[in-house]
Amino acid sequence: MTINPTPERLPADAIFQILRDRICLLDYPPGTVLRETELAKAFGVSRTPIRAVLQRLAHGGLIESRDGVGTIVTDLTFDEIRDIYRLRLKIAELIGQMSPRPLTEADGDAAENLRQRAEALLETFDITEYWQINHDLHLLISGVIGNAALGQIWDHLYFQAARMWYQHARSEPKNVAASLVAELAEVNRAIAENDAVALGYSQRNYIAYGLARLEAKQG
Amino acid sequence: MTINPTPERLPADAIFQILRDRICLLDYPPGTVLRETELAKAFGVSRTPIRAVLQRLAHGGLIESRDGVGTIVTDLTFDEIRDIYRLRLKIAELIGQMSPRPLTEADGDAAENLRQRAEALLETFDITEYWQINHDLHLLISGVIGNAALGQIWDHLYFQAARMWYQHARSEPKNVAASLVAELAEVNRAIAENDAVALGYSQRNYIAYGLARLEAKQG
DNA sequence: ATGTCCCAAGGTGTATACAACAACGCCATA
DNA sequence: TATGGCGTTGTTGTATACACCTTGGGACAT
Repeated sequence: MTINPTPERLPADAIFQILRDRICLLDYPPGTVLRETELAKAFGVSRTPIRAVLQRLAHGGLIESRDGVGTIVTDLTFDEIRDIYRLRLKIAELIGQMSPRPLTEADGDAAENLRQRAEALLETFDITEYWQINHDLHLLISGVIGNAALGQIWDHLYFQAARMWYQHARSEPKNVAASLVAELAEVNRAIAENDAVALGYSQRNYIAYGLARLEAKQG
Repeated sequence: MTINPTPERLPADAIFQILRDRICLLDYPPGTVLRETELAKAFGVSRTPIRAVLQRLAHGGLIESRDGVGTIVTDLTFDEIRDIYRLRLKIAELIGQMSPRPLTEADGDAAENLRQRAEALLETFDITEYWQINHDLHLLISGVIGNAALGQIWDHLYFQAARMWYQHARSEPKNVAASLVAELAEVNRAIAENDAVALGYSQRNYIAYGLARLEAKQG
């Protein structure tokens, strides 16, 4: 794997994000065993903060610790993935309804910036950049959600679904890049119109399109 | 407080449920500081498993740990409570839609049993029994939810909202007991009709009624 | 050859000592 | 009297040694 130029002592939050991203980007594919001692040495800390991070990841459904065996990256069945996607469809519809904060010009600028980055992917696709753009878009949307509890759920489901989607993205980079550009065009329009409800529904739609692709491949 | 006849060594899950229930039942009111050492001694374990439990509770939004200060039971503003309730309204509507499992006669028996227990509360109200009935009803509904991710969210939001509701229940025991009986009648009917959608909407309705009571009191 | 038992190895779970941090009171000083 | 600095105290965060659990392989009996 050789993803370890980090012998320095990192805070717990940073370690959490790194491990979460590695799982979502399939650097740690489902079934991978993560040994606490190994991670502790890699991040230059003891097992204690590592265990705290792993507990957070376990709560997020990304890993599972089994006594005497190891800490294993979860392997969701397609039925479970579909459940998560169907739920995300419904949650997305709520974004515009649950007291969103007003959209600003800064949101528009950020979205336009993302669109340009996405267009660059049409020529040369890079999975990490694709991840970053999606991640930034997700943060943008999260920032619009006024209802804190809804925001947490939105986050939760995003990271649970991410893995399956990036697996698909690797196999069809051209299509997913084009889809992302189109999605960001819709996002831009909704923001320009200051229409948070439209923003939510555009998310709903592109989640639905994604689910359709996954089901087509699975079937 | 004197809620400690448990010097025996309990598994982590049991400790989690006990602390969660104490917070929800306001044995630990908002603002209470929970000292890890104290809890460890009370449950006959070391700080380590206590910390694991507290991290779970923190993730559930019930407590907050601050370095050098203590672990404090969260004090939600009414705006946050309202956000949670409004979200629960929407989530309840999904229960019947997201592939629920078929309702059985055992479900009907369980609901009828709960209704009888609730009716007993009309004569002599007991907050702990009221909690237990609500809890068992919640478990019954959770069991109907086929979508695992939805079930988790349903759980999460229930325990976040519970505190505010039990505070209200203490101040108006007669009204809430009558409302619970009526709710269970609706639940019974929905189960008898084998109509999971109706079950979800009945939950939605009684959450809405509850929110209306809270807003009336707050205003 | 095969099935069973047992032990060794390596993992997570637990206990405990120590470090780091925040709040509070006290005292010196302007 | 007001105020700023500092040490004390109590808390959470971290490191580490140890206990317990699970798994796999090898020896032994059949």
